[in-house]
Amino acid sequence: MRYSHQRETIKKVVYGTDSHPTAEWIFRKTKNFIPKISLGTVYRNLKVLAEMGQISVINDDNISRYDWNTNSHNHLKCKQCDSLIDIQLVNDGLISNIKKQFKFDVDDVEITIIGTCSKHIK
Amino acid sequence: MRYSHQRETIKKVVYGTDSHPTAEWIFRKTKNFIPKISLGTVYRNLKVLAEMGQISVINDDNISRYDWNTNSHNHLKCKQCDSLIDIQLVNDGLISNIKKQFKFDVDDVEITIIGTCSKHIK
DNA sequence: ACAATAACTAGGAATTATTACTAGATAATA
DNA sequence: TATTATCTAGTAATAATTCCTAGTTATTGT
Repeated sequence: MRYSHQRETIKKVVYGTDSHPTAEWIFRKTKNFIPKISLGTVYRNLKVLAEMGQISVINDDNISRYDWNTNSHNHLKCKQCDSLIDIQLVNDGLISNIKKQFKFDVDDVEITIIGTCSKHIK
Repeated sequence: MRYSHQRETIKKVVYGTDSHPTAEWIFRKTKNFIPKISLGTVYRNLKVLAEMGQISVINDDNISRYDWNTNSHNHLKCKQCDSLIDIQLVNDGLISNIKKQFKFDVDDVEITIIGTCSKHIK
């Protein structure tokens, strides 16, 4: 893996937001630093960054969003504004229970709470 | 909403499997009954069936899969064979906790356990 | 039973998100 | 500084899904 200015810039952009941005958003932001960067480069580097475990990928309504937070965590998803908010739920025992109950080797537990965030509760 | 043979057949196909099929799979199956059905018709009707609450949509790795089970439930997802298995986890108190802790109105809790199913544990 | 009509379909074009390809550019190395 | 393997920009290709339209069909009132 060779150093690349493009990749480092993309990484900084992802690390600079909590908004769980899309590839398109990251592309536009990165253009501010590297005007001639191409969308393909953004996609390719997001993929390698994810493979290296430096960012994580969230699957939201059939489009990929990216997150600097690679620790296992959960999300609140607001239906009104489409925002994703990081939360940390404790699921003590869940993993070992599932292993026993279903003979299923757990790698990760994805929990997304769908609803309405405080900004949009009337 | 008018009766349509196509929609009823699509619905029966979805209700006839536990495999959480894709639109493409449903299209191929439905063709056995209505050879001239078009993929657009399948997509359109899956969407209206979901809007009517008669099926649910699962977002899996950026493609939509469909489920006759509209009750809130959870999934085990096997990395090896891509299968989704229905499970029912109890999350007592989780919803009310989240409401208090984050001022967030919860509609649904999506939990997917990623890992390896019994068939593929060596 | 029949006509009127609003909703539905097939087929294909369009759109969106993403990946693949390739000639030229660039970081690493000796 | 020459070599070379990896990377990029630009563009073409692909995949999933939605949109569009002329023709078809279920429904309703007569």
